[in-house]
Amino acid sequence: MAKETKTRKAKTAGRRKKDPNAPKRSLSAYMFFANEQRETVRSENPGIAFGQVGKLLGERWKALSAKDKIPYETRAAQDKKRYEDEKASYLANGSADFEEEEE
DNA sequence: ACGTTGATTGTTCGC
DNA sequence: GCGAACAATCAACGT
Repeated sequence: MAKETKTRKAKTAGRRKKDPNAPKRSLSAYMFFANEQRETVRSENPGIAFGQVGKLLGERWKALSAKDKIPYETRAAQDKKRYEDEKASYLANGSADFEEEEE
């Protein structure tokens, strides 16, 4: 399987890119985890380079127990809900007969 | 219905 | 401002 690990861009057909409101996505647990760890990791490793932090961060992330990730997963789930709202509006407008541009 | 894929999210650092 | 490793994600499309 080819898993592109570098800014995977549209290529096949570009599906969601056609979204009128484009409700983006939500953050992942890692995003929240990074938000907290970034301070800790950098604090523990003064002058650490992104390459090291990034990798170290990933390792630490998995080093956590499922329950340890809870707070992050919880936030992720919350953010997802935020996305749901966007999607809701996006669908609402998309399903609506009239397309209005809020301006 | 199930599977694949693509798009996105945020951090750090350098230039 | 963006790109790239790091991980998650997950929703829509495809078959």
